[in-house]
Amino acid sequence: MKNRIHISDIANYVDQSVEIKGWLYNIRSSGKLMFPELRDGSGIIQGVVVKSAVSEKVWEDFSKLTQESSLIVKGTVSKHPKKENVYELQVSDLEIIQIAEPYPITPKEHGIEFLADRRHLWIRSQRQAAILRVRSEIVQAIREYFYNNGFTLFDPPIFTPNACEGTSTLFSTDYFDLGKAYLSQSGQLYAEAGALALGKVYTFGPTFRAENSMTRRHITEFWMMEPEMAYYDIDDDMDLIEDFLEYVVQRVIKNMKPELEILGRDISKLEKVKKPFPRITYSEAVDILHKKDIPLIRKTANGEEQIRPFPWGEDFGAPHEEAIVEDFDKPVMVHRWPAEAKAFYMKRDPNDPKIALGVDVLAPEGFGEIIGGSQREDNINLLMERIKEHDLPMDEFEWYLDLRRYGSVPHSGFGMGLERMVSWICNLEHIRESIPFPRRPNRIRP
RNA sequence: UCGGCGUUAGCUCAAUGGUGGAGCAUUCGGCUGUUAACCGAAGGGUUGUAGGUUCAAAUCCUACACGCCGAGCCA
Repeated sequence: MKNRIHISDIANYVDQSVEIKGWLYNIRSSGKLMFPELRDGSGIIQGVVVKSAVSEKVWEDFSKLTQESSLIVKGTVSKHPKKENVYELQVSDLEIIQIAEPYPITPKEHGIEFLADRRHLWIRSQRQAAILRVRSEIVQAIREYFYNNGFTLFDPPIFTPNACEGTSTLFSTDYFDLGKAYLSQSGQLYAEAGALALGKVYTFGPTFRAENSMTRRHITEFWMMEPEMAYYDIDDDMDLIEDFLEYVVQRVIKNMKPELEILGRDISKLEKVKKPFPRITYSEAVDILHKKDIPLIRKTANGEEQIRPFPWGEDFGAPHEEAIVEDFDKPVMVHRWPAEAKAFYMKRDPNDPKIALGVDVLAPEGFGEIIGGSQREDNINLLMERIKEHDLPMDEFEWYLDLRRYGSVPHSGFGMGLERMVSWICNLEHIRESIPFPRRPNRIRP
C-alpha cells in the first residue's frame, strides 16, 4: 500500500485507506477498545482500535506501545462521531518501528527547568511544535515580502572586529594573529554598505549579546532581520515598517489558523494589525506618561527608591511602554527620540539637534519593543563627531566613513527581533519558547 | 549585577518544630467511545549542599549552589 499521507491533510481522505508514519503521542484504552493518539510532525489524530476488528497480533502490539514509540499505522479515515471537523483513523494494521524507553515528558504538567533540560524532546509536544511552525511561517513571510518588494538578501559577517554600536557587551573569541574577534550584535553597518551598493537590502541571521539579561524578553543568541534602504528618510522607513508588519501578521493568520488555535491565540487582536499604525513622537509619548501619572522610579545607591514625574530624555522602561501602548490595538511607532539616549549613527533632526531620527515599534498587548530603526547620519563630519563623543575607535570605522565619502545619500533601515515577533504573534509568556534551542546566560544545553 | 521568592518520590505539589503524604508516571488487574480517560492494587524518599540552634528540623538560623519572577540593558 502506497497511501502514505500526512495528518495535516487528513480531511481530504475521508473513507479512504491510508498509511501514517509517525509516533505514539498518548494512548487510552477501554477494555476491548484503544484510542492511540498519533502524531507525524504535521499534526495529531486519534486512532480507534477495535479488538474484534484487528488481528490478535495488532491488538497485542498496541498494548505493548509506550509513549513516543515510532510506528506505521494503516487504517480508514472517518469523521469523529460527535465532533465537527475532527477526524479519526479506524486502525487496521500496525508496524512497530521502535518501542520507546519510558518517556520523561508525560501528558501531565512539568516545570520549566525540567522541560528546558529536555528541549530536544519538548519540541515534540503539540504546543511547541505549533510555535515552531508559526516561526517558520513568519520567516517565510519575511523573505517573501522583501523578495517581492525588490530587496536583495545581504548576509553580513558574524565575526566582527569591534562593537557595532559600542553599547552592549559582546562575546569574544581569539582570531588567529589578528587578536580578538567579536560575535556580531547587529549587521546594520554592513547593511548600510549593501544599501549603497544594491539600493534595498535586508540581512537575516543570528546575532549575539553577552548581556546578563535574565528576563522573559531576552536571549543571548537571536535572529535579527535588518532592511536598509538608500534614499529613504525616517518617514519612508516608518511607511515600510507598517506595510511589512501588516503583510507578515496577516499572512500568518491566514496560513496558520490551526497552530494559532492550539496556542489559544486571540486572532481577532492580530486581525486589527492593519495600516495605518499610530505614530507618536517621543515627546507625545512622554505627555501620555504625564497624563497617566506614570513616574520614573529609580533605585539610588543607598537602596532607596526615587520617584519623580517622567523626565524628558530618559528611555522608557516596561511600565512606560505598557502605558503608552494600552490605548491602541495596533503596533505603536514612537519616533524622534532624544539623541542622548540613542546610538551614534542616528541622524539628528535638522530642525532640532537634540532629536534623533529614530523609531521604536512597540507591539500591542504589552509585548514591548519588536523593532528599532532610524535614518542614518549621512554627513561625514557629524558622524565623526558622534564617533568621538561615544569614545569609539575611529580607525575601525574608516570603511563605514567611506560610505559617506563616496556618494553619501540619505538612508534608513530598521532591525526586527525574530523571537520577539514570534512571541507576540504566538502570545508567548517567555521568549525561550520562540526558538528551537534558546541560549540564555544560564543555559547553553541542550 | 541588584531585589523578592523557591528547591520534598521519575514529574507536579502537600505536610503547627513531634511517625514524610497525594495525583500523575511505572508494573499488575478491570472496563466497547475514551480524549491531561476512569476504577482497584503494588513498588518508589540521605526533604539542593555544608554547618548551626533544639530532647526533636522538610519546617528555625547562616553560608553556598541552582532555579523562577522583577529591575537595568536591549531586538
